[in-house]
Amino acid sequence: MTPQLDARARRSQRALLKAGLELLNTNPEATLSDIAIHAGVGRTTLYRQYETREKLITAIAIDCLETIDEVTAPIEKQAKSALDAIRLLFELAMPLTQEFQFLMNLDQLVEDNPEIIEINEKQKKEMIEVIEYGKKKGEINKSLPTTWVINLIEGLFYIGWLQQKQENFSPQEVAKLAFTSFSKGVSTH
Amino acid sequence: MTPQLDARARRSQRALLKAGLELLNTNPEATLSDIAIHAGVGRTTLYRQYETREKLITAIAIDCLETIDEVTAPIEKQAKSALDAIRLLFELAMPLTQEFQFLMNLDQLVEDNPEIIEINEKQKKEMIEVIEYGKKKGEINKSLPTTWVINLIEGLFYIGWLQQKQENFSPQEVAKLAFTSFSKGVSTH
DNA sequence: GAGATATGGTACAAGTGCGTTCCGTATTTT
DNA sequence: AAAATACGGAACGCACTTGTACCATATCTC
Repeated sequence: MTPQLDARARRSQRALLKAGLELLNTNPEATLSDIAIHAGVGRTTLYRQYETREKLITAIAIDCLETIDEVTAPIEKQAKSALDAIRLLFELAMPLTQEFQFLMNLDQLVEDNPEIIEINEKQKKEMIEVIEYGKKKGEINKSLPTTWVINLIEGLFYIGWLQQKQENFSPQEVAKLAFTSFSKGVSTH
Repeated sequence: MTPQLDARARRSQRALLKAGLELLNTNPEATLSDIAIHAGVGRTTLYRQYETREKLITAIAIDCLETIDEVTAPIEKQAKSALDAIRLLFELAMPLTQEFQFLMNLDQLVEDNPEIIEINEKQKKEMIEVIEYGKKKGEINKSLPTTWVINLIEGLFYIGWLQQKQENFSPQEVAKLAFTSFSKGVSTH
């Protein structure tokens, strides 16, 4: 598929994707120069690998989506129910706060990109299936719109990121809290 | 207190604050020129009212905080319990999605500002009191960290904004969903 | 209505980021 | 070891944004 890349070029790409993810998350106006320095490569090398700022950002976004895909792949086989799948999702993907944050702010960094939209919608469809399966099985409240439940899940990753950043909670602790809040809310029962 | 402002200057300021809120939300890199045009005033007028980009952004943030304060003021008197206060908070403040979004992304627009931090912490302290009162009264699950509950509330405003934007839900519908999810979660009970 | 003041427009200076080109050097590939 | 290729660095042109200065005009205050 992808024509074998020179080892140096591969290293540069990895370093640039990582540096871009980190820097653009903390400062969306980070310069390509900043990113190159942070990646430990020359500015011209950045331009050789990614022709424009936009292409770099798109590449980072796609890399994030792939990472999330890889990490969540085992869910399908392991999950014993719809709720269990969501519990596993929180548990496995909560460490990927950087990736979620980047995707969350993506529309402020670059115009919509068809490739990214496609991958996003594929992931969303999988979520819809899980939620509606859960509704059918009586696990999830049918009076809640499926779109709301999906946004709730996405939002709980944002909340989890806040909690990790502000209070130094571990991804595991946060995943537990997120699943509790998701399934049972905060009331005493 | 504030020395009476010329009627024209007042109009300009209002228009600039509103335009800045709208534009910077959709594009954090919006130009001062863009904002002036969108506000229907000259660029020089913007600079007369707000010396620098940073001061404009700070002024917008403070205006947002004041708006939220005004809208949520009645809660203290009306609320019959801690959970009821949070229900009212969602109901009254959910229409203020623009203001919340702006404050959420504020740290990406400008360095931390002492005045804003002060107001923010005051509002947070009030929230903490409500949550801990709710815990004491047995309304809220004591095993959940108060910081988590507060982040959950903030996050539900973000989720509510997503739902309004993506699915054209009304603030009222969203407020109901947010409170249900907050208090009871999504499980069938 | 007269004076004060805010406004819009233009022009200007300084700074910054983007993207390109060129060249000598270092590292892979074969 | 030789050929291929990716690298870093420096320099350049370009476009754009910020912030300032000036001036004639419109609007407000009293």
